[in-house]
Amino acid sequence: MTEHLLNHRPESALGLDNVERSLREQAQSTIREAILSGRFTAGQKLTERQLTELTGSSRSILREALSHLEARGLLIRQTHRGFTVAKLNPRAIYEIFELREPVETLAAELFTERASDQEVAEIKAAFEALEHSFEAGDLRKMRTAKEWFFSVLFTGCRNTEIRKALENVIDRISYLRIQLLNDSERRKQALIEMGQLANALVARDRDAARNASIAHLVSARQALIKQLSKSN
Amino acid sequence: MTEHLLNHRPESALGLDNVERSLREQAQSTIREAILSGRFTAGQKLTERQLTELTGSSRSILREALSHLEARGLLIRQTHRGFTVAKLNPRAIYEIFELREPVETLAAELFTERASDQEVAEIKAAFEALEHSFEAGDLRKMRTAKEWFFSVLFTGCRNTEIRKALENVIDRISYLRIQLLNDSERRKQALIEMGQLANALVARDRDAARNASIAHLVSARQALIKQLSKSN
DNA sequence: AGCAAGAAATTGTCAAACAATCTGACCGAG
DNA sequence: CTCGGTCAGATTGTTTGACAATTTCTTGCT
Repeated sequence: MTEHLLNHRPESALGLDNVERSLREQAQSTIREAILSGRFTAGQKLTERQLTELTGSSRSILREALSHLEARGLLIRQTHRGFTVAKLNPRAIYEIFELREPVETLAAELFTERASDQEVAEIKAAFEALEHSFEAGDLRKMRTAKEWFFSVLFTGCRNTEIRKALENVIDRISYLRIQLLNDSERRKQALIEMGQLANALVARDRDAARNASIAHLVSARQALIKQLSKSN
Repeated sequence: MTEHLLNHRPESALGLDNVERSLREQAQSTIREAILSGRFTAGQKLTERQLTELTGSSRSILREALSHLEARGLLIRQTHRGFTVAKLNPRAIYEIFELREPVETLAAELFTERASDQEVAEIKAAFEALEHSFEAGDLRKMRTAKEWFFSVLFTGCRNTEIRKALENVIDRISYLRIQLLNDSERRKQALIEMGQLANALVARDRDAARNASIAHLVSARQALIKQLSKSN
C-alpha cells in the first residue's frame, strides 16, 4: 500500500524536472520530497535500508544522494551513526531569518526592477493559487504554491546565487511549517502579508516590496519561534 | 614525484580538522584544496581516474565526495560527461557580490555587537597575518590568512547560517583570485580596505564596519569583473 | 579535409563482501 | 531492582569487480 506515494515525481514547481534524470537525482528528490512533505519528521533517523527501499536505488547511489542532501543542510550526518533529518531549534530559526531578511528583501527589490512582464503575471498567479489552496485547507497544495511563488521570485530577481542560497535555507524551514503551522490564525496572517508582497511586486514598487518583505519575515520569524518554544 | 603535495591535510584554517575523519571527508577536502589552491583551474574537467589517484580513495567514496562538492557549487556535473571545476563569468561574479554585499555586511555589523573579546583579538591577528603574507608576497599564505579572517568574522557574528551561505560563495571566488589577482596594485588596495574593516571590527564600531564592508565589496567586485572581462 | 563506423574510455549503476562501530539484549554484582 | 559489562546483531564505512549506457577518440574511406 501507499506505493504510489513513494514513486511520485515531485518538484515540478522548481522548474528542475528534466524528465530524464539519473537515478541519483531521482533518489535525491524523492528523499527531499519525503522530508518537505513531512513524511520524515525533524530529527528522525534515516537508515540506509529504509531509504534504499524508499528510492529503489542501490546503496552507492543512495549514499551519493545523501551526501548531496547533507551538503544542502537538509540532513545531518554523524559518522557511524547515519543520517538524521536536520532539526531546527529556536536559535537556528532565528539565525535563518536573520539571513533571510536582507537576502529575500533584496530579491524582492530586484524583482521589481528586473522581472519580465510574464514573471510578474506568474507571481500573481502563484499567489492566487496560494489563496485558493488556503481556502481549500490543502496543506500540500499550499506548500507547492509557496514553492512556486518563491521560485518565480528568485527567477525574476535574475540572481542565481540568491536563489541557491535561499532555496537551501527555505527548504529547511519549509517542513517545519507542516509540523507547527496548525495555527490557522497565523496562516491567515501570513497569507495577508504575502498578499501585500505580491501586490508590491506586481506594481513593481520597490519600496513597498522592501517593506512588505521585511514585515512578512519579521512576523513569520516571531510566529515560528513562539510555536517552536511552546512545542519543545 | 610530488607525492607529498598530494597527500597533505589542508583546511586547518577553517577549524574543521577533526584529525580522525572519514576517508570521504578527506577526499572531499583534498579535492576542495586542490581547487582553491589553483592546482585545478576553473572549467577544467576532472575525471574519476585522476581523482581516485589524487585522493587514494575508491570510486564509491570519491563519488560521494564529488556529490557533496557539486552541491556546494564548487563543481559542475553533466550527466555522462563528468565533473568540471565551476567556472565564473562576469555575470556570475556580479551576482555573487550582489549577494555578498548585504550578507557579509550584516555579518560585520553583528560581529561588532556579538564577538567575544578574544575573537576581536583574533581578527586583529588574522589581519596582521594577512599583512605579513602580503609583504612576503606569499599567495598561499595570503589565502590562508584570508580564510582565517573570514572564519573568525563568521564565527563572531554568531550566525551559522550566514557562515554556511557565505563559505560556499566565497570558496567559489577564492580560487579565481589565484588566477586573476596578479595585479599587485589591486592586492594592495584590497589590503587597505580590509584593514579599515578590521579596524572598525576591533573598535566594535557598527557603522564604520558597515561602511568598510560595503566599500570593500564594491571595489572588489569592480576589480574582479574588470580583470575577468579582460582575460576572457 | 570531412565524415562515418568502430574502438576505447568514461560515467552510471548494481551487487557482494568485509572491517569498524554502534545498539540493544542479556546477565551478573551490588 | 538498578547498574555495568559483555556479546551478538545491525548499521555504517569502504573496497572491488562487473556491466550497460554514453561519450570521445581513432581510423579509414571518399
